[in-house]
Amino acid sequence: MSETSTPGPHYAALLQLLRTSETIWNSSRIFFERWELSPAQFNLLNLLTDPGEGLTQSDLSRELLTHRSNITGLVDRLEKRGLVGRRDQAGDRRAWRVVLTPSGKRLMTEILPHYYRATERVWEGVSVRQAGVVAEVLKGVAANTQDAIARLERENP
Amino acid sequence: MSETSTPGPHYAALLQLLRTSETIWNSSRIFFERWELSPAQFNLLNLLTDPGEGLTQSDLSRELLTHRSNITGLVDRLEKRGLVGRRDQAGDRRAWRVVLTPSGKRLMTEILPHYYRATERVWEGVSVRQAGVVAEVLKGVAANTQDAIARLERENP
DNA sequence: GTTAGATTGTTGACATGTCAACAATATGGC
DNA sequence: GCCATATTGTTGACATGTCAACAATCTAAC
Repeated sequence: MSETSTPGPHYAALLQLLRTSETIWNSSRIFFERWELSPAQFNLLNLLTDPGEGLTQSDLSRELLTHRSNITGLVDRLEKRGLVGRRDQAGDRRAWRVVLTPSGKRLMTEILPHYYRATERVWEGVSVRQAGVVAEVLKGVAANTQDAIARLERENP
Repeated sequence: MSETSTPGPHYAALLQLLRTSETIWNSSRIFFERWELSPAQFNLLNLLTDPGEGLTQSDLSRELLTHRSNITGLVDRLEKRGLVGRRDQAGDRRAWRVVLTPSGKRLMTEILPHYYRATERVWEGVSVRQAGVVAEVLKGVAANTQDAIARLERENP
């Protein structure tokens, strides 16, 4: 007799979550082509749009859920295009303060209205209330995932 | 006066969706380390687990939402480890039929129960009914995204 | 002040992703 | 059969991601 292993009742939802996210990411690549930006580049610029003081590369890596070393090249390329700059971080000579240049600010001012409109179009047919519920559930799922991994790393050194 | 552009009411939900998916993906890397697999490699093996006849590389790229050319290297590395094989596709000499080897099947038989358990743990606190609703909403979001991109590509040739 | 330990950014090796271009092959009119 | 067109997998150039190791620097404890 063969031992069969079957997916649990939430499995389909997990697949759909990953698929939808992948679809959005791939589509956003086409969306941002117009400004010759990759999704990763846009997300980095987007993080720098609010805080006037800029962020360190470590801050950026934490926000973007990516490794420190990945930020080096991202900032390099955006710096070469004149969209961001590396400024000294007062009181810490290890770190950079990455800031939007005026050119980078202008670009984001142009893109953001299009971006916000596009994000709303993507949720067409979903009430704000329901989107809130979905976001809340997904927040819990992310927290569960973190917990599970923390447990895994505690048990396997 | 400065023209301010503000996110719409669904914006936060979109961010949470992308963040949660990224968190799951990153955590799954740690989860699969135990078997020396990357998330991408596991997903490919997972697709090959059900169909005994295997899939072509084009099939795989469609299912994994990735470019054809990306599959070449993925299959190369899995083939080198003896987990998959390339067989002739009867009636089409351009294509390969990628199949699990016995070794690949054994590996998946070992992993899948752990994987299914982990996926359920991730949805702890979410009823099956609610997970279904979330999946349904996300399916709609993916469809909207596809539509929006199709429209974008129709307008910009 | 010194020192041990943590943090920051960079580098190099490599996996994973995109895209354009290519050769080989299928396919569907004609 | 022939031909235009599409599809399949590979390659090379490059962006994006991981990780380990490194130098520089900060921090805290003594």
